[in-house]
Amino acid sequence: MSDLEAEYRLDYFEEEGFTRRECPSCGVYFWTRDADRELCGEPPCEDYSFIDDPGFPEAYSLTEMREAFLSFFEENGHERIEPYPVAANRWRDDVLLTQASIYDFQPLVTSGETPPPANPLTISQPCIRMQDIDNVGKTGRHTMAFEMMAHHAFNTREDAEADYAYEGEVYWKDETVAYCDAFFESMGANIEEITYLEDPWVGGGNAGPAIEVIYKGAELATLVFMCMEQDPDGEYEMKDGNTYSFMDTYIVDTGYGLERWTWMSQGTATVYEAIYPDAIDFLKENAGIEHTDEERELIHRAAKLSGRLDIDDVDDVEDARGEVAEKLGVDVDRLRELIEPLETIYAIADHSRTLAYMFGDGIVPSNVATGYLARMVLRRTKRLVDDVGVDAPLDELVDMQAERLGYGNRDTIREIVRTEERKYRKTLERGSRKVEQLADEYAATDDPIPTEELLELYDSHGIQPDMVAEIAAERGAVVDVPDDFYALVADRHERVTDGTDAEPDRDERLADLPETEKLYYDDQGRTEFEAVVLDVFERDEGYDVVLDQTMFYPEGGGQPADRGQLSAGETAVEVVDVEEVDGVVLHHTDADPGKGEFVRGRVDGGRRERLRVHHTATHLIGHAAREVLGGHVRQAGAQKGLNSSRLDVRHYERIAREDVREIERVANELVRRNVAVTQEWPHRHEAEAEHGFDLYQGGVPPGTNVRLIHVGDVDVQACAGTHVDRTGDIGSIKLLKTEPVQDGVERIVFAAGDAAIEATQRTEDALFDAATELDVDPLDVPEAAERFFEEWKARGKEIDSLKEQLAEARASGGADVDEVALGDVTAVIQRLDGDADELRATANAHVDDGSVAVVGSGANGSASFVVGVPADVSINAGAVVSDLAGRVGGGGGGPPDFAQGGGPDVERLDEALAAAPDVLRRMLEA
RNA sequence: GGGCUCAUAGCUCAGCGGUAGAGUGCCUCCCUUGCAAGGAGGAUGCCCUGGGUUCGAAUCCCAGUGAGUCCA
Repeated sequence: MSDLEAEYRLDYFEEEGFTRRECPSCGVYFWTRDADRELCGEPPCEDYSFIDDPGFPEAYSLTEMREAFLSFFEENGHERIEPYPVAANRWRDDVLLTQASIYDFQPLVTSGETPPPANPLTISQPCIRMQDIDNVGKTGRHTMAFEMMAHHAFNTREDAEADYAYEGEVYWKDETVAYCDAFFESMGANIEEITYLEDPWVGGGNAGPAIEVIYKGAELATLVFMCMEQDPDGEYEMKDGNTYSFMDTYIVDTGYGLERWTWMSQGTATVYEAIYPDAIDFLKENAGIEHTDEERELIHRAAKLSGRLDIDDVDDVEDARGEVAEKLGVDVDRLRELIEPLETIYAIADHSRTLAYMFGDGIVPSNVATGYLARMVLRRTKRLVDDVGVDAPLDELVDMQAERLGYGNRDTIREIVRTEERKYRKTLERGSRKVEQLADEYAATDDPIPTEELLELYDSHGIQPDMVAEIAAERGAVVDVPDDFYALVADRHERVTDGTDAEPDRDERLADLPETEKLYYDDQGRTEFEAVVLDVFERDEGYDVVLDQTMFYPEGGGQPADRGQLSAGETAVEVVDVEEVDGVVLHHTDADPGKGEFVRGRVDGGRRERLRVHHTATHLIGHAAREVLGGHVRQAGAQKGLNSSRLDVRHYERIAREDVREIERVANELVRRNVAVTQEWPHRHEAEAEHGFDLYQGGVPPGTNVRLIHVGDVDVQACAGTHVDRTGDIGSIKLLKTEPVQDGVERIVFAAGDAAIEATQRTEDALFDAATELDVDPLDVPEAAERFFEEWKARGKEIDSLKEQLAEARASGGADVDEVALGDVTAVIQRLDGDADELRATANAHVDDGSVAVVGSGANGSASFVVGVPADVSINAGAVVSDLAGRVGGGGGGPPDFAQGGGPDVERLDEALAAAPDVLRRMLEA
């Protein structure tokens, strides 16, 4: 196996007089201008040396630093690119959040399928890394939200065989390192102090040599040279244990942490004080945190020390605090008391910024994907705010950050935060009640609350174990939270196994066929065309026919495939399905039209028309929903049909009835305006620059050009479906219902065109039928229904009370009553064929008179008994019923004073009743 | 996308095969007239919907609907 040492021997290092050394402390190889340097410079080998002694002559704010970086690279031939959303799952499905600038260009650009927006380019990309969430605020340097400043260059090997969307080399390693040096110099840094550490990079199936750039103890940049891909036969084994080989594209991927650079320029004790001083001042004041000069001095010295410690997980933080206290010569508890509130405030500032990024980018809280992450961050922030006693509402804290970041949808962001906060409060209230109950239960028994209960509370009700412990303590119950609590939670989910669906094999047969020419985009209303059969493949059922050109629309974008016929001369074959594979359209037919034949195709026009109408209507409803509900509304899925279609949209609460009406109104308004629906195929970068990422409601398509569908000047989307020419062709749109698909996603079901009329007729038919049944005017149905329902309930009550009266009347001497003396008491044996309520009421009436009651009924096709026993009589009613019911082939039971039972043999009911006196006597004697 | 939990009086919940309950709120009366007052009486339920098991289902099983929650 080769290693990558040679990859780091740059001409630039040679020319600039660098030397390569091995750090005696950690063993890493690094390059430096300072021939006397021993150590690599990175903690823990060396400490931070910029705290209270900034690394650059001038102090920069975040904004100033971002501008300094971007304009430096702009001046050096890079094009400045606007940042991408933080929700990376909007253009890729392998990750949820943008964690680095290179994420913007994966996978389509890095693979060479799609050209980069500029080459070379520079960008400052907002990123969110949830991995560090527990450290935020505590270490002085971790943030969950950050901006990665970067410059990228996309290169293709000269000898590459395949075609790529970019060609040749822009620049590679030497220039990248030279730029880095030059940028440091432009900031006024002493470049003698910089060290370049060899640190190969691996990630996401790619790998390459990489360099960490260390200045005054801080890692300020990482220069990654992505040039290898995972390959079982590769000759390089990387640190993940896999082997890699070089690929045709090679990409400069750099990352300069905006926050780190800003911090370096200011030399404050923690990064937080450098990047959002205003938010921290506000929070401190709001939480009422004040310090004496002596305390301030102590905190500053502690922060300096803890910033230098190597702490990468929370367990270490407590150890580190002890260490710091010792060095400062203060009591660790005093230190904790001083520092913890500050740590909380730092975390709140960072989390608020994270939330502003998330909601600003249109993420809606939910129980899945990015929405779930947003919910977790919000809840955590809420807890921190409550812990430290900040009484500013959460939506205001997030809004402060949103304002600073310049988002235009601040009102929606606030509304989302408020809604989500309200939901969380309800969860907490629900949880508290549950825990209080549980705590009381276990406080009485002196047993600790079992771990199983804790797991249940957390897993099913979202209640953190520390909250359980807190409430339990107030109520005098004991809780032991196991150290491996969260591992136990994970175990509960362990059983879940899913078979990973295998990638379907690529169809080799299609490799030599040309892409099918798609006529359906030329005239979306045409249904007839002529074509040549290029090839026919047999399949399990029927055939796949490939034509040189087609009018048939294949399944895609939630639009079902066209149907129709292909005819050659006298013979015609039915097209039952159509799909597209690698640009080749396969017509699934019931018979073989013959390879090489000249065919006439006819698309089922009625079907096509309905699909076109529904597809354009989908765009209108998406637009109307955005207008009515807010700009965050985004498509989460769609399916067109012939009779109705559905559009799933992201929204943070149930869609109110009045909003449904308003969406319907706005959509139909557009229909009435009869605006033109047009298509165009611009270069994707032009399209993105003009319309932004909201173009891709249904996913990001590959390729250099994208097809855009414009509805007048109100809506534009990248879309491959077939549409009507003018909105008026839709006729009308009827929203049928909305339903929640999952938290944060609402499904809007609607019908358009003829289907809208039909749907309305169906609803009307139902109403008219109901009206006929109630014998009222259709418009009076709700009122009549309510009246009937009320009346029905009143009658139920009246019947109950009449049954009581009837029972009393019967008990006081009706027919079919046998009285039997049982020693001191009388037993009443009675048959009355009524329902269970009547039997019970009658039995009760007898018992009230002081008699034992045995009441039987043969109504409703089965025999049933009720036995009642006055309190002072020692007969077990349950046992009596059990005996009697056995005689009719059934069973029964109940408490000793009142029991019920029965069986299927009605004809033996009288026989059983006749035996009742004997049974009672036996019971009395027993 | 998967797992789990829940659905009973206006509200909060108990009941978990055998006559639907408590607290609170509501109505009436009494006692007091001060600050979630005390006493007596009363009304209020398609026990989420549909199917199944059973002599009998609020209760057990299945499906649906709605709410909540954890994980990727």
